[in-house]
Amino acid sequence: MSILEGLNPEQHAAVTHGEGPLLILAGPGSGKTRVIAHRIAHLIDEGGVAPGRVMAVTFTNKAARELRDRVEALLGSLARGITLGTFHAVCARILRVDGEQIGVPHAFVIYDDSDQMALIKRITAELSLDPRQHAPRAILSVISRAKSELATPTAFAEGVSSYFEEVVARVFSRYEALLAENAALDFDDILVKTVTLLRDVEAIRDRYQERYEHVLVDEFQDTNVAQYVLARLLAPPPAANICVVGDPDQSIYSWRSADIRNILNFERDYPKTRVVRLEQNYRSTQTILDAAQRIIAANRERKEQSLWTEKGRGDPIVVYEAYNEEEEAAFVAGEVRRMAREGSHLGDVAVMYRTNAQSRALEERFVAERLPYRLVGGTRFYERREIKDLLAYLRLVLNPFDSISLGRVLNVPSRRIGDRTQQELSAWAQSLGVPAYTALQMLAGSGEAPRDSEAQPPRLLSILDAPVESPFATPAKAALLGFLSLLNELIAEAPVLTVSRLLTLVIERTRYRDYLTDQFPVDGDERWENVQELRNVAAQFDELEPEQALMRFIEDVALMSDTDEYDEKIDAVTLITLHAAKGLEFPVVMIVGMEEGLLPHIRSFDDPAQMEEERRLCYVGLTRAKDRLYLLRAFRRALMGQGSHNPPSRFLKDLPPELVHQAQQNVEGAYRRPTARQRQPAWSTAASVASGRPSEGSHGPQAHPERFQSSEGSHGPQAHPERFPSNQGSHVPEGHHERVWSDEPQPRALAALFAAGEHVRHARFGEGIVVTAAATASGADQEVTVAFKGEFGVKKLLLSFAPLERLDHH
DNA sequence: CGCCGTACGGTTTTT
DNA sequence: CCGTACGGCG
Repeated sequence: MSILEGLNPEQHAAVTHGEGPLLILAGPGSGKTRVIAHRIAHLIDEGGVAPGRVMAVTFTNKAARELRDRVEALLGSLARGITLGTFHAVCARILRVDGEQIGVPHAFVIYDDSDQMALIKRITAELSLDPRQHAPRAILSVISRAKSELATPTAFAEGVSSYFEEVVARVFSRYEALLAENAALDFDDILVKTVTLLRDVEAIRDRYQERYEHVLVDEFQDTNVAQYVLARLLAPPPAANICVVGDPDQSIYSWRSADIRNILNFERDYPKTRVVRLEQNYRSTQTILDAAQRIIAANRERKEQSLWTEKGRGDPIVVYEAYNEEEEAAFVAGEVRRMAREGSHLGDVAVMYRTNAQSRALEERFVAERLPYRLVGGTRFYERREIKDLLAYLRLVLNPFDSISLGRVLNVPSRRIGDRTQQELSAWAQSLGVPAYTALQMLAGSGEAPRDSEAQPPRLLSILDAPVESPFATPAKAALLGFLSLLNELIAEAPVLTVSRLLTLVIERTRYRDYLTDQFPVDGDERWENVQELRNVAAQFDELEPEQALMRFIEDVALMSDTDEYDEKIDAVTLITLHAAKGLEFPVVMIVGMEEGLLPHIRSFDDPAQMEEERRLCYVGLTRAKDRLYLLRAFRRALMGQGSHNPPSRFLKDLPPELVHQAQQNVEGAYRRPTARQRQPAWSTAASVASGRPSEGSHGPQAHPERFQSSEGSHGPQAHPERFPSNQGSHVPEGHHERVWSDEPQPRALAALFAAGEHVRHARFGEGIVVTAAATASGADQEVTVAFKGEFGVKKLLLSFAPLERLDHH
């Protein structure tokens, strides 16, 4: 097959552009992955470029696999020589080879989000910061952004402009020191250290610049500063062969420090850039495209882009207003069933949502109906407790200085090393200025050191031989030494074991299976299955030499989200967040939760830039659909246990009516009332006459005939008494009857609105003054910021939650 | 001092 | 609803 066959003129230009910088502005569904693949193939096949001299960087591992598959289809095994992967994967590989030149430990471990949080929490405790005032999550986010912009703690400290940033600067500096002590890199480090390496070590920079004749970057709108600097180091301006592909309208990762300015700066940094626009859409119907463009057109910060298709109008967009999230899920399931009956595959359908929590209602319905589904994201395999525990043991074998992993498994399974002893250990280690592992060795004294010189555990200092005063009581000391000798045994055995054998050894020595059965009587078996699955994954590395294998296994696990990993062969409906759906396409897309507060998310309300990003996110969702698009919203929705009512999304209002079909309830999706176990509204006693449990098949459209005459506002608590029969037949545990549930915002919230300047009293926080008071999206509640006297300071409170009363003020 | 139960507070998106 | 914080018990 010819590489240039079947390309349209725009695509042809992008594929055949030879030397020099190239910017491809690729609209959704414009065949951009195909263009990149063909461009690579063309360079190699026609331009005589050696595969080893091409680097292609993608955003996800999945995209990397897809690209490799496409290139392989064009070039065969030649494609194997190409350097192809995510920025993080490519950089990690570079650091393993050359990182030691700038002091990166060869056996570094990678800290993920939860490891970072653990580190930050340890530091805030060390500095005795109040987590209420200085939320670890907020601190980490500032640090991460600073790092992605290549700031050092010193540089950051010089630029602080608030007390909070001052605090962050102190944490930042300690954070970096601890990462170094633990021989760990966080996600940002993987990029930052590679930048440092290429920037500071000329010989290495020259080597990589020479090696990579062509650099390609996909999803360029979502790169951060470090990534762009890295790309420039590999392909220096003004004339290098760099090809970046992106779409500013699909930039949805600014919260992860993606910097949309990169795409704007590109033409400035590479003045000879050739710009190619791919505007023909091969994916969606004209109707879907029109709707998407109408939504994105409302953004002010954007360049005009006009998409077109030859695909024809297709079906109208189906808009459906469900009563609540359960009925929303029921409608989804009903439509899926109907389509399946009409010959569609379940795999053709994706259900998309803004937040992971929204998958719950869908899953429950799918399980109840025995509809196969595939949940992308959610609690990821590698985030499961049992998996993290065992990986922590393996990480310790590779790098015992990793004190986060050490802290994780020091008492798992229980060795009777409690909080007190653990705190004592880290304080003691800190006072000695050594990692926890070294402190343990010192505790053991020189007699503990293994005889086998080849398998000697790493040592930092020669102080080990000196006698030490430790703060531990005898039982605590014995327990700690027990752990140390276990760890040293694992370290000693590791060099001659495959990864899967090592894992087995860990499981045996820790009696991990017994631990699971004892501690998790309900789901212990399921957890054990996960452990076995982990062993299967580990076995894939058994061919390699042991140290390499262990390193690669742990690294792959850290850099691979299993969003990338799902099995596409099973015919199942895909449940996925809008973010994770980027780059994918489906014949049928159903977006649920088209509501103010959800999409756009409430956190974007006070920032126009963030609001524009929500709009782009919505645009990304719409443009995933090839043939049919459903937009759903629920009239009521339980969010975090509280009932709430969200108005329809502003994005729905942007849709031209002629593109939309307002759906009525489908028969299959007929709403079944909540089961007795579910929450019971406050007025249920008044409605307890309602019929009992719906028998199978008794459901139907008649269940609530009067709904939705008007979509807004008129529904009081009594509007649907029949759908909330009493919890007849259910068992309400003693003591629970006092609890009043309501699906409505509390009336008292409406009765007691506050205004700025008023004096108030909170049951716990005492007296204070209202700083700001703003209605929430629903209008039925208020978010009040109060400055309290005394140690509590400024707090944001939701009126419907907070026991807040007005004080008379003179 | 460690473990287990209950209360409480926070709540987006992920390489 | 879920994970963390705290308090009582062994």
